[in-house]
Formats: sequence, C-alpha cells, structure tokens
Amino acid sequence: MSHTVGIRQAQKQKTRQALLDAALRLLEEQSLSSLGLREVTRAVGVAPTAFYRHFRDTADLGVALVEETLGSLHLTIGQALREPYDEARIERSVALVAELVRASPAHVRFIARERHGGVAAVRAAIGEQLDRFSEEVAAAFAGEPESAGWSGEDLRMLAGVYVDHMVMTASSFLEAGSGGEDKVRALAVRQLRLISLGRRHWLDGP
Amino acid sequence: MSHTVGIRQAQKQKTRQALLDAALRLLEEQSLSSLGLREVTRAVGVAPTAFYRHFRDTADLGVALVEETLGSLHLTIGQALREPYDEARIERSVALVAELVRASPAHVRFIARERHGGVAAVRAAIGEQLDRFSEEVAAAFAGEPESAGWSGEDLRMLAGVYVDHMVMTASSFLEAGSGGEDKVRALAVRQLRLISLGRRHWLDGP
DNA sequence: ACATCGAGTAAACAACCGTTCTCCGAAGAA
DNA sequence: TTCTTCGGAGAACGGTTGTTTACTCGATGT
Repeated sequence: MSHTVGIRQAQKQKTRQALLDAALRLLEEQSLSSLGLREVTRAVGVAPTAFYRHFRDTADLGVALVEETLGSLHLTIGQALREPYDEARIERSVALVAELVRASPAHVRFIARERHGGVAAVRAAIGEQLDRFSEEVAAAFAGEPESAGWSGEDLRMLAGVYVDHMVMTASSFLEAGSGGEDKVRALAVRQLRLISLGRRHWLDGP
Repeated sequence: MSHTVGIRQAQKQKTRQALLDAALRLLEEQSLSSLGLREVTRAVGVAPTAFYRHFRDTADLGVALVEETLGSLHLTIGQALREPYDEARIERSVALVAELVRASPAHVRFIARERHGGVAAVRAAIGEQLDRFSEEVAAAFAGEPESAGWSGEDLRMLAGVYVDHMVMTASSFLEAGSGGEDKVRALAVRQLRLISLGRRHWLDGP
C-alpha cells in the first residue's frame, strides 16, 4: 500500500477545489440559497452531473466552504493570541483582520453573508466555528494576569464580544473597499480600546 | 376633489401589503436573492403579472420591506432614548429589543439576513437606516452629562457600538427561540454593562 | 494481463422561472 | 350616462433548474 495520493484521488480533489473556487466567486454577487448547481458546474467547465460526485447539493458545498474558510483560521488566531499583552496588541489584531480580508475577501464575504443566511446547515456550521473561536479566545484570556478574579462565564462573555467585533470589523473592511480601509481600521481600534477599558474596570467596586 | 383614499387605491394597497406579508413569510427559510416573483404571487393568490403593478422586481420589494421594518422604528427608538439615564436603563433597552423580536420576528430575521445579503440595493437601504439610527443615538448621547468632553467622532463611534450590539442582540434572540431568551437577555445586559464601563472611563488620564 | 472501480459525460425529463402581450371589468371622471 | 383609467387575469414564450438513467474510459488492485 502506497501513501502517495494517487492520480485518481488527486484529480478528484482538483475538480472539487475548482467547484469550491467557482462557487465562492459566484457568491460574491448572490446568496447561497440562490446558487444553482448547474451554475457552478458551468463556471468550472464540467457536466452538471459531475457535481454529485463531490457534494449532495449546494448546501453541502456551502458547509465545505465554511470548513475551508474558518477551519484553517484556528491556528492563525491561536498564534496571535499567544503574543504578549502590550500596548500595540489592539493595532496588531486589527491589522491581522485587515490583512486577512485583503488576502481572501471572497471567503470573508461568504462568512458574513451566510452567517445569518437562508441555509440552516451553513448557519449552524458557521455558528459552531465561531463558538470554537470564542472558547479559544476565552482560554487565552484565562491565562492572562488581567483576568484575575474573572468568572468563567464573564470570560466567555468577553471573548464573545471580541469575536463578534472581529467578524463585524472584517465585514466593515469589505464594505469600505481599499479606499476607506484606514477609516475602518481607526474606528475598530477605538472600539476595541473602549472594550478594553471596560474590561479593565469590570471588577471595580460598586 | 375628495380626500378619501378611494376604493381603487385602497384595494391596491391591500394586495401590495399582501405581497409584502407573503414575501416576509417566505423569507424565513431562504434569502431574498432566491425569492421568486411567482412564488410570492402564488402565496398571495394573484396572477404573476399582478406583481409588476407594485414592484419592479423582488429586489424592489426587498427595499420596500426594509422601509416597512425600520422606517417606523425611528419613533420608538427616539422615545426610548428620551428616558433618563438611570441604573435600569440597560435592562429596559434590552427588554425593548426582546419585545420587538417577539412582536415581529420575521421582520427582524429579514434585516439580519439581508444586512449582508446578496442584493446590493437592499444592503444599501439597510445600511442607510442603521446609519440614521447611529446618528440619532449619537445626538441623544450628546445631550447627556456623561458625554461631557467627548468629541463628535467618539460619540458616533460609541453610538455605532450600541446600534451594532442591538442588531446582534436581536439576531441572538431569534436564534435562541423562546426557550433561551433569558440567557440571551442576561448576556446582552452584561455586554452592555461592559461597554458602559468603557464609556465611563473613556476620558481617564493616560 | 485483466477485471473492477469510479470520476466525468451525454441526453432526456418534468417543473419552474421572469417577462411580454392581450384582454377584462370595475372604479373614477366628465 | 359615456368615456377613461388601471389593477388584475390569462396564455404563451424561451430559457433554466435539479435529477435520473445509461454510458465511457482511464486509473487501480490483484
């Protein structure tokens, strides 16, 4: 038994990826619930029936797209969270979001659009991933001296605020385009400063 | 010339409203970009061609739906903002959102779904309305003693955080259903407390 | 070398779509 | 009353949709 992937499997993954890429491009101007199976296969240049070799339907493709977009992000976020809590941390995390949006805007648009979109399975998949992010952020916060005395519940609340804000910031970067990028960045930084200020005084006396 | 609406106009508005209602119901399980013209007229019980008497296409209907949902809300929000800034203000505003979601969940779902949805005109209409809300909240904040020394830019930033949080809370109420309502309410209240804390210390020395 | 597997093809299906054109009949204006 | 206006009905159009069935043909495992 060889561990090489084999010509066959390699070709399959190739067209599968082509389907995902084409779908992502088509989803820049519409929602997943209106994305047609034939539309995708036509863009790739394969027969409509070939679609079924990879996905049950477009909803299934959507779930795969969620995995592709958010699955690989846990590692990146994890590394960023390991960095020390200094003055420039806020700027760095916002810059990370900005770079992510610039690197793959279609992926970000897809997540923002389908997070509350019309396909239940995709909504659930995105929600699950975002919850995982919240848990990871909460775990990172728990190890910081600033979180001394915080309850686990409050930590998860705080993490949720940060995650939600990051998603919203990414969406704002998209809407603003390359022109208003600096404006969005400055706004996001000030909002994060506000939240950090709230965090610092969370345990102040009544 | 009589100022009575006339049987004719009244009937037109009636079917127009029926189209809007039917569309809103259909949009609970899909996105606007996949909503068919025939689908809507079938649900109402009129001929497909009757649709054109009221809307150019489904995107046009979507814009009308935005107006119906958010247009009447400015008055409600305005009244709530005129209330004094006491201890229970946060709970009251969250309760207002909860009641709004309970009263017309389909409208709220529509806004949350199409805010980043696949129809540009509708996205723009929602963004415009939300910007108006932000301006109104900022104007209300400007008249409060807690905002002394705040720049106009910072006030709009703060107002944006509150508006975004309200939209997000409304969406959370929807996802949670009637079962997890208390959980969402408690979470939203704590998040707002965090933000208020940041607001209170915004002008603290460096 | 040979039988099997399976990704992709081709054709056909009924169902549905948005849009146009023509017409009807009640409401409104004279 | 007579004439006009206009919301809605009806039929038909070309085009697209998802899905099924039968097929090809090169990679795969023995």
